[in-house]
Amino acid sequence: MDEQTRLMHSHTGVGMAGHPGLPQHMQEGTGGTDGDGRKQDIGDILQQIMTITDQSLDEAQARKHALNCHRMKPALFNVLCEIKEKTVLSIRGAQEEEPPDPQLMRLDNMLLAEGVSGPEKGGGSAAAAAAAAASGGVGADNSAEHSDYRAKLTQIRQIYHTELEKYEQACNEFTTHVMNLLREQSRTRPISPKEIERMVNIIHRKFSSIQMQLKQSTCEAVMILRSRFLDARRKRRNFNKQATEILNEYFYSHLSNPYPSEEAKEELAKKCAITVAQVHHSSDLCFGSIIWEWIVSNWFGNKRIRYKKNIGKFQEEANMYAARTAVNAANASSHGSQANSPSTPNSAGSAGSFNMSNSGDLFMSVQSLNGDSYQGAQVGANVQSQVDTLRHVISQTGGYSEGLTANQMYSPQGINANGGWQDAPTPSSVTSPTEGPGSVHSDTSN
DNA sequence: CGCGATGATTTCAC
DNA sequence: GTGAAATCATCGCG
Repeated sequence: MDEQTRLMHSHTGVGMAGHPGLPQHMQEGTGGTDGDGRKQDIGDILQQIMTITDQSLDEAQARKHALNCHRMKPALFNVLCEIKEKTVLSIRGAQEEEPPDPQLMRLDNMLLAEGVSGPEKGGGSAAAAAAAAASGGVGADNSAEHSDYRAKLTQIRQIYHTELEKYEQACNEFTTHVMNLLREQSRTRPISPKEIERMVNIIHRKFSSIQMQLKQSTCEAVMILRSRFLDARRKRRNFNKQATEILNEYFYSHLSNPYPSEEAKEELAKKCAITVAQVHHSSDLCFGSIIWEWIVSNWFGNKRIRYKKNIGKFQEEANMYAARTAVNAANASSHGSQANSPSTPNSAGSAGSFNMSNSGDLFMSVQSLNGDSYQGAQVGANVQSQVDTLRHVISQTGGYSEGLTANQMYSPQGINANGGWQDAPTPSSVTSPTEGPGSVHSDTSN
């Protein structure tokens, strides 16, 4: 029988009698000055702890209780907590800084943009707006086409939210469970509130990483869905007639400067019923706002280049729109003003034409902001457009015999002599003998 | 299926 | 960054 066993046996009863489980010198609060005594006490405690499993449950409970109730316990607890804090936790604390994960932010943004994690339902506000716009404006076909997509998106959204909620709930449950556990344990081992808090953080981090996975797969799902339904970047869809007409109308009424301003583009996008839905269907990058002008820009880019390439081909179209706009203009401004002075087809010149048309753009956007009827905006379009169209009409009526001649008659006015939008970078190619481009070099005197 | 029309993208110059 | 020009890819019609 070694000494420890002997000690244990001898002390067990005594300890229980006084303040059970704790050495006598601590009970006295005097502090053991003799090393032997302290060593004995420690050994005693260790023995008690080690034998605790051998004891009956009641016995163990009683001992536990006794330990908890000991008056030195809080102090001891604090000291131990402190020590623990300084050793173990400080190591862990170093890596506690939580930088806002850019990846997570990206995912969040995307989910938000896709309307998955957005405020309210219906497959996302963007899609909803698209649907609304589509039904109101151009494409009933679009809304029909997208309903499937939207349904699927809603499905994804629902799953996402359900899962998210589930995770949230599980996280909370687990957290409270762990917290309770730790609190309970803190009665018997040194666990500071700070540590509990830390543990909670760790749990949350774990769960948020799970959430991130959820978000990631949701994003993937949306991407796949999108690529299947909407993406098809090159899968173009012709604009409907109305949209084309509106764009054409603007184009031909701003022939001298067919570069719509941002505002004008936006207005065109809206008014001309190039709906959000169309925007979505035709672009894969961002559901955001920029695209509105984007499509219009595309259209104008194509239009400019193709018009310029072959003016003859667009002659008829130009006439039509010019006439139409002219009629509108005439109706609108019966008094005419200087718009009715088409006697100076060339007089506008480069600078003049630019300025005028710019003001025209501005005017139009203002118009459409105030009065909202599309007709009104068109009619009130601007002075320059009237000038343009009237000039056009006049030049047409003046001498329209055949495509080429018409071009030559036509070119100088709308397109202007110099500084216009056409005769820019490649004069040589532009002045090629045949057709449209040839007209550009504007030597009307010939 | 061929072909022109046309929307979108890429390339290039400024 | 913006627009022109070239090019791609699809649509729609005969």
